[in-house]
Amino acid sequence: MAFEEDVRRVLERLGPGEVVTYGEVAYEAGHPGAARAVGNILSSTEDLPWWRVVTSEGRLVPGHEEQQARRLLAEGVTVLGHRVIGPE
DNA sequence: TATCTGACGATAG
DNA sequence: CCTATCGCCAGAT
Repeated sequence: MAFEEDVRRVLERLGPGEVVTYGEVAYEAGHPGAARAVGNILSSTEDLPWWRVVTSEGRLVPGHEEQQARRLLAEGVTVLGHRVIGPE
């Protein structure tokens, strides 16, 4: 399964505090438009920094807001109302 | 090959 | 801000 390998490669190069969207991961992994499939991978793997991935609007992962917020805050990311505040 | 599913994304109301 | 739709992708059935 090359897809998962590509996604894993992209996520492994992220550092603490770096947040990306599902769409960006898909694109950078060489699978533009496969944002949804990225979510499937993150939901079925245990060893990936899933908390550094948010929706296109900066919303935290549905159903994991609390845990994700804790992890992100611990890395210095600003989280407000289950939403990540980026440079833009 | 046909369908269904889901931690998505954009748009409309 | 929320729900409803529709389009999209990779996997599982």
